[in-house]
Amino acid sequence: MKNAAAAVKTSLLNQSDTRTIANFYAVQLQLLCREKKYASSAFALVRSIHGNMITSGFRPRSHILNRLIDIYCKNSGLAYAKHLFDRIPQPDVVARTTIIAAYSASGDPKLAREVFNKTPLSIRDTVCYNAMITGYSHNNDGHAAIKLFLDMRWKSFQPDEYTYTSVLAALALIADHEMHCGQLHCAVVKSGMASVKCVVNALISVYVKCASSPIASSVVLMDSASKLFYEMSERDDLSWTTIITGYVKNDDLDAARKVFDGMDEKLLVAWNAMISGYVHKGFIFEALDMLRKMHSAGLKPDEFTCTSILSACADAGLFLLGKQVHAYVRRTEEEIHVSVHNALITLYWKCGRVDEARKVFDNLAFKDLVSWNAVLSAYVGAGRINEAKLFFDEMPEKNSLAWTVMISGFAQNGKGEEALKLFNQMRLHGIELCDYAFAGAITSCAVLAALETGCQLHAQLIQRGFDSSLSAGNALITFYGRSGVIEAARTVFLTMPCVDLVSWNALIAALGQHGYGAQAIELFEQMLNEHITPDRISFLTVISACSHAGLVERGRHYFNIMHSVYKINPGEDHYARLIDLLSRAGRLLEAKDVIQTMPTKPGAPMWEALLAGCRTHRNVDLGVEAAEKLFELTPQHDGTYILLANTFAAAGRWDDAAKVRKLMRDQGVKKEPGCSWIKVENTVHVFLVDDTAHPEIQAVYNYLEELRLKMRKMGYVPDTQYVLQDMEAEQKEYAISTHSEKLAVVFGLLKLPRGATIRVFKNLRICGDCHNAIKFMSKVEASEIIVRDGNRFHHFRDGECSCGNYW
DNA sequence: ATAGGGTTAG
Repeated sequence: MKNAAAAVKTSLLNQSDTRTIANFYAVQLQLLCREKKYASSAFALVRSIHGNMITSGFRPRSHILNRLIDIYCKNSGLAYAKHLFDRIPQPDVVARTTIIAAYSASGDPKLAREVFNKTPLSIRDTVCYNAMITGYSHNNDGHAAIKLFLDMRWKSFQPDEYTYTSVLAALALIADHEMHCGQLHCAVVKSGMASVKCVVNALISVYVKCASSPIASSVVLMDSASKLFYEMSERDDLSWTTIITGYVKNDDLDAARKVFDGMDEKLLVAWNAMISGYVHKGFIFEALDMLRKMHSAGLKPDEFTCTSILSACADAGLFLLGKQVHAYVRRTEEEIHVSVHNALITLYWKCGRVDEARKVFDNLAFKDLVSWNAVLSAYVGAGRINEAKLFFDEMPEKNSLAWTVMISGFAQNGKGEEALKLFNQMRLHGIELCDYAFAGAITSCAVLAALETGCQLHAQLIQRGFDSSLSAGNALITFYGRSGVIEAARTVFLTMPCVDLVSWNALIAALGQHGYGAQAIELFEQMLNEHITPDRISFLTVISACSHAGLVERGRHYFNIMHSVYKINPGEDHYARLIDLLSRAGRLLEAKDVIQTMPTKPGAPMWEALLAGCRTHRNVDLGVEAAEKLFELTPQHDGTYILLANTFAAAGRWDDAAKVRKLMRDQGVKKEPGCSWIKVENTVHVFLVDDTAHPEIQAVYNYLEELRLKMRKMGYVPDTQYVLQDMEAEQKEYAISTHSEKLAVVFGLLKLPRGATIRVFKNLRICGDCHNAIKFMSKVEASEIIVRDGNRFHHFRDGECSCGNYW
């Protein structure tokens, strides 16, 4: 860019040097055209040249106009290009082809097709067809591209090597196994193009892309690609890079390296491909080693190299190294490419400097969509969800990724309703839904425990063919797991074409959370047998599975091997799980011992786990000790009061329990929302309060308010579990939580009269509750349970389940 | 005027 820009600038100053004005403009534009690299200054230069034309009253002829349109298209001036094009009375095929390519590049093949359709057959040519076919394949519509290719043949236009390369690219979008590739290969041979270099390159590229399909055997396909490569009589730069990147993309860095080492003159692109391969694999030091070797080979890192290295630094948390790369770029480059800036933004926020990331963004003269998305991810990644939403609303243009980041940001921060609302808006705006968007929406359903909505999304996912998506699959496992539909979670896991660590962790968690501790452990062991290395999340889930299943020794074992075998330092959360494991099993002194000997200062979660154990095992003294620590650490936390009061209540010390409640009120501690009330006669009504607008629920609300007032008069602070125990004494009214896990606990605690009916009125809630309902049916000795979800109901009687509609 | 390789946002 630099040279062309300088030349144009000089020629702008020396207008007198040029013979005719038209020639002068033509030269300027040609200079700009030569540099195809996209840069921020190019746009400003076209604007100024175009501006000069207008002010000097120059009326460009078609070839200059076409060139102007072309440059606008390539330098983010689509709107100007469109404006110019629309004012041409009878645009020639060159102008049309330019604008077709531009519309396609901007992601709008429909608009491109309109122009294409309006192009009379008499002026259409092969190039015009090529542009449209490429447009389709760039927009992932392989079928449309092939259809147009057939149409072209039908209308007797002669395809050339450009046509073949484009059509092969389109076919690569659809082909996904050996058979397809073989057929294609035959077709190319039949077409007589099999000796044309660029067509062979495209064919190699098809093999490579096919190899990364989850259902193909990548080794076989890569072998075919490599055979083609070595059989070529003459290889160009592209042939080399295609095969190298092919190996890189198919996770065979050694093979890639072998080909790379065989290159006489190593191209910058090839170096970059190797470096990015190492970066993606997390081999940061190999990547840096390559950078050094490349440097000694006399090649200067370009923006591709730098962005790769910066992104490696961001992932590895190598902030200082990243800064050095930045300093290097600043020293050597006159104009820093926007992608380098974007990688820098990511470096900052991933190293915990969100505000600095924002500052980099604010100072950018030229921002693209990726820059905006990087800042959006920064806010989301830091959990600063409100700022993220404000930023999201400010965005001048949002692509599917921006929507997706925002949706999953809401979901991950517990704002399921906002997430689903946004997902619907995304639909209404006609933004193309990708698998990640579905993953975000399904995660919100997991958060909201909205089983029905989640199932609908699952159906739509299958309809759209996203069911092979890793991220969507993982979201589904988590969703079904949280909803208690373990079989569905398992089915998703088993039918996924490929799974990763997240999938394993999600299924282990699902099993562990719902009382299938032994199965969770079995799965964890199976994962180890398949040589998949567990991460810190895996240990969190497997230890808590042990905890729920009461498998203390097994849990301790996992805690120990985490560091001794897998070199993962246990974090606070792991200690909290270990203490929970011991406390639940009643080994309270051991738990206390762990707290006192752990390497860091024990935080609130450890003491809370101990206190919960004290409540269950009725150890008042130790409970009080733990509670005192908690009052110091988190004085305003309602959970401590509730747990302590329960500890007293469990030990039958009702007066002390009442004192704790009074203390809580005196300290001005507010209880968190999320629980509702039930009334027991012979029937238990469980009203879940998510949908307060529902008339039935509203009526109950009023009743509950009355109840609360009454209780306050009696000196109680109404709350979830300890009120339950108090009320139990009266055998009349119960408090209950809406949370499915707590609901299970409460069902377990209730001592209902034999033969009682439990009616669970639910809205927006889950079958997980049904699942718990069945599980605890024996405990509550109820003969039937009716779970209602809006108009639907599930009816359990004597272990049988039926469901239907209420009206 | 059209194709084809390397980068950055989840």
